[in-house]
Amino acid sequence: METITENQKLKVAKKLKKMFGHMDRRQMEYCPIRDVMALASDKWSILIILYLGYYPVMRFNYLKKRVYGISNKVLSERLKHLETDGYITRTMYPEVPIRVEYALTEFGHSYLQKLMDLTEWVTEYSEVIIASRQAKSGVQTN
Amino acid sequence: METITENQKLKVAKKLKKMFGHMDRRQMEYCPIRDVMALASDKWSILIILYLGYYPVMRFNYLKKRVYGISNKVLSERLKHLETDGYITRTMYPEVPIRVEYALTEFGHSYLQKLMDLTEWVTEYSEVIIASRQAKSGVQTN
DNA sequence: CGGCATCCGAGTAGATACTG
DNA sequence: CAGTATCTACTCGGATGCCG
Repeated sequence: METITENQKLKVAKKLKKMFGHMDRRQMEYCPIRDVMALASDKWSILIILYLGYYPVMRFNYLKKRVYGISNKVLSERLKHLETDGYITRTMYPEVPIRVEYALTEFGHSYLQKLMDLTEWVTEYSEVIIASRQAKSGVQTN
Repeated sequence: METITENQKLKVAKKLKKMFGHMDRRQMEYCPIRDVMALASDKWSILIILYLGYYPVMRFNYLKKRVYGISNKVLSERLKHLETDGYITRTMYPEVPIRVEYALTEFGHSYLQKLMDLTEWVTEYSEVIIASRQAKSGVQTN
């Protein structure tokens, strides 16, 4: 758990400045990261993507079994979103019992890697979070 | 936009395997990344953290002005959550017009860096997403 | 098998008014 | 100034049933 130098902080601030102009106005209203994160970082999408990273192709009911607790509706919604945004492909085989397979696109794999980075970071720091929560030990609405 | 080799994909799958055991059962039900992302990756929290990365300390109404469109209630909620989980500190100065200052913790800065990484990735790929959306050009509920 | 349509309940966001 | 209280509105998730 390395500490962060003032220098690094300044670097980040500089990057932010570059990214969002002078950041004052409501330019931040459209924020690409917000856009993307909001769409692919909900709890179900993350699991779906992680699973597809492990099992290269998965069918609807497979996913449903694995992604424990998800409903048909939500699974179908998420898959559609993820497909729309290019994270996954959907291949339909018009056989008699129809078969549909989902798989990550290159883009999806790329996202998965970022997700893995985050996962590692989270794993490293999760005790910090847990500890912090317990320290405040208030009623955690979440 | 470098492509991803089969090797890299395998590496990711291996990491996943390590992370989640054999991944079959419902062990995935508790997923640290999911836990953290869900709490700190909503649209408001992201903005708050980005702003605090740029302005080292901010007061409530400053934040409210900057984080365009957020309501008192939600801002207060988010700040409380972020504080509970250790992303930010809250310092109160019991002066006559009371003053409260928010700032990132070391942990918060660390998260911000990850967020920046993601931002860069998103920026790099955002055209891909937009293009993909338009290609499907269906009614985008989101 | 792989969904979509429908309905319902719970939680969340937003606006406004008010307080220490 | 920095929130809390309250109320409403709306979205979202879950369950069920149906269809190609």
